[in-house]
Amino acid sequence: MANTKHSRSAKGTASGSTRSQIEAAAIRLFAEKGVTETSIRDIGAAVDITEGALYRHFHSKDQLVRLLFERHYIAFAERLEALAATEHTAREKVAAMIRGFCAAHDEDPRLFRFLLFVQHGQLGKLAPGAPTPVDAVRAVVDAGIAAGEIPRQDPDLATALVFGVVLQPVQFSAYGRIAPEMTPLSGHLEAAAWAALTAV
Amino acid sequence: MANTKHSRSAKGTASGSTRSQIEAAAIRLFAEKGVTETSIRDIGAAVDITEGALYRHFHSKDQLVRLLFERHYIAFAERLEALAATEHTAREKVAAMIRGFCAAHDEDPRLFRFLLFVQHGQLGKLAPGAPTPVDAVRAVVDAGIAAGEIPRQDPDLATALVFGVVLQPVQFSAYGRIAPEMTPLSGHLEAAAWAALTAV
Amino acid sequence: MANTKHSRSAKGTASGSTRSQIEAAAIRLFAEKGVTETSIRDIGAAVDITEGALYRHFHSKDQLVRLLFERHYIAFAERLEALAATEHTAREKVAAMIRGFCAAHDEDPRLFRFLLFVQHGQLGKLAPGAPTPVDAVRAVVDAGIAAGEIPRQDPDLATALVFGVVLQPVQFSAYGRIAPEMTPLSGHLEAAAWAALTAV
Amino acid sequence: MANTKHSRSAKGTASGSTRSQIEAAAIRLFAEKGVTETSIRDIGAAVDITEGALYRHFHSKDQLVRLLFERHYIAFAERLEALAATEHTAREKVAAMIRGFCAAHDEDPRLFRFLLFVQHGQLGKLAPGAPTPVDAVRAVVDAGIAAGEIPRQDPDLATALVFGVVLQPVQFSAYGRIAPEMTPLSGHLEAAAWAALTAV
DNA sequence: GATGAATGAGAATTCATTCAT
DNA sequence: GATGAATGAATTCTCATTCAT
Repeated sequence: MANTKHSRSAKGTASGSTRSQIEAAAIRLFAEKGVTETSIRDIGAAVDITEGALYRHFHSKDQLVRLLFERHYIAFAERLEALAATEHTAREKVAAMIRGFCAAHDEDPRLFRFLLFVQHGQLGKLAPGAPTPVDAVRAVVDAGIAAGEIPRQDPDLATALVFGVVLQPVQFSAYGRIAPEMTPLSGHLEAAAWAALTAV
Repeated sequence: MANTKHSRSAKGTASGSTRSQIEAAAIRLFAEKGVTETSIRDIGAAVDITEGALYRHFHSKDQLVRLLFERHYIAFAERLEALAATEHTAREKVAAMIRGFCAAHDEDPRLFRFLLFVQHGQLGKLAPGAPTPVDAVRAVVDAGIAAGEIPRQDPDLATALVFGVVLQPVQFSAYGRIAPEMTPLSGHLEAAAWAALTAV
Repeated sequence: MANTKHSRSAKGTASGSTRSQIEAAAIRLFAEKGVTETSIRDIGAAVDITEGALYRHFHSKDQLVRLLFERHYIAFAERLEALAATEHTAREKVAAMIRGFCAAHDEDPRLFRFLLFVQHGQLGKLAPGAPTPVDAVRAVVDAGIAAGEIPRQDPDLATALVFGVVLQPVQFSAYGRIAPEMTPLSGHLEAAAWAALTAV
Repeated sequence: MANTKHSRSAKGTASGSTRSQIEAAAIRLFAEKGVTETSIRDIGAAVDITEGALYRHFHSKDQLVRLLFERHYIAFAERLEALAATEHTAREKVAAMIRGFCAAHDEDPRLFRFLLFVQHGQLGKLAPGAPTPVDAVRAVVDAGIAAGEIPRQDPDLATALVFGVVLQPVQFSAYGRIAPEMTPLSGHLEAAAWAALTAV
């Protein structure tokens, strides 16, 4: 009953099921090295199981990537939608979403970067109707323009501006050019995003 | 009349030296699929030569990547510096640089994406003193803050805002969410960037 | 009855673990063709596994070579030392070692040739303090000179003479110029070696 | 008409025809690294010509190896025969040949090692009647036994003893274990070889 | 659930050789 | 005679995946 051959507690923090350990390790490695650069073996090693054992939990590497991406991407989209629903003006909705971006980043920077930067070619594979963070922001922009709170402009471009204002600082923080936490910047980013949106 | 062994005209556009064809194909493929996802064989096939022949022109895949990145990255940085030098106020300098970003993108969108999105891994390998686009923008921001034209703020974060405003629309255009050309948007982006910079 | 995918009995003698079969095949091929001339694929084919499977057992070709060389080279050196320790006079020690050379050769001529002829390139990679056959013989020569049993001379040259007397016949046997077994010659070689050592 | 692009004087000592430079470089590289480990390109680089140009002088790498080996191997055999012919007793003949080995080594150690150590698999390809150094020594041994100067024994083994006494010190010198020159040792080696031959 | 050996398809790279210029 | 680009096969090594135990 004691530890067999490979103690599990060496690397993994022994927390959670093997499956969730695998998912956490995969996200971390995907974010750090990229999907292609991470091998099934790398993931197994991080959780102290062999490659073969991984296939007990996932059909393929591709399925693992898709699964992780979809689940968290959609969850993040819904989180943004919920945050926007809390507020009433476009300005407040945008601000709430930006705070949501910052919070999500600070809670799990690796997951955040996996979802928003890592080239996984999974975007095109999302179910057609699934909500995305881009949709969430765009819906707020659309409504804001319709309500006259935001000047008339290409809503997709406006959405890009909001994303740019929030995502580029994340990149800079990943490269160590600015501090690692986004939340302290959220006030500044809210103002910058709103200014960009209304600068036409 | 048919293709003979050495005819190069099948796929390659028969334009330029083999070497420059290789470089163009490599940039295109790197931008489209990523560096790791592009094999030497892929590049060779795009130029209609065998893998081995590539090594007549480049010592290794790594050298090819580094070469392409460094050459164009530094050239782009210098181009931005030169554009900024044309103007006198911070606002005009920022505007000129944004126009430069848009023009560079429209001239060769694949190269632009290779430099700005795909190859972050190469950033650390640049010669220490080499100028970068980030430096170019930051220098303008620094001067603008010193001159009181831009409100006092973290210059790195300010630089990130400018990059975000211009880079995220490029991402959206690559995904087909907005029109492929950046230049028509440059006026809008100039205004948005300046608004973001002065929103504190 | 026919070969199934995983049957190992076709070429390999089905004896021992895959790992030891690989080692045996590698030594045989290295001795017959040389290390560079033996490909990983050759070794795999001799054991009826694919190239990739070899890497489950060895990290690299280089590691395989080094491993085989070190293990057996040091073991042979220790064997010679032990044989010398059995005897009391220099003459008897030399004779015992030469018998050891002959016995080792006859037990596994391929291993013997791999160690003594093929892998000189590995000599420099041995751990600094590791015992070698050369050291073993030289120690006996040193002691013999010190004890006055062997005439004063360059001990390294004297060591070379012993090696030459025993190794060159091995070469000749490999080329079919003399009989394949060394043991029947050991008496003759003992006398010749001692004569060479004392001929100054 | 002056030096074009690649000056020839950089590495090659500009001595002799291109062809003889190639041969010298090939022998050197073969002796230093081995035949398989030396590429056509290596040889070309050593003489400052391109790979293609080499094929103007030799049909193939194999032919180059064969050519170099045969020519010098036979020449060395004839040299040994001539030396033996100078003397009248077996003892003097053996001594003269050993002096010949030492002289040949010291004149061109690389050539010597290429002929006598490097794995080139060329021995079997020699024309059947061609004289070899082994034949030269064996002939002297045969005659010596017939004349009663050397005790009755296997002449091939006796030949091996002579080779061993002279070749092993060359190996040791190549590894830096003894001084690089053989000629100073020839007296010692003569005595050792004769002692080994007559030790039965 | 997990192990560990194995497969088979690439990947990057090297190399002998050829050939148009 | 020489260049330099090209071929095509071979080499070492990696990797996603499978499967008997």
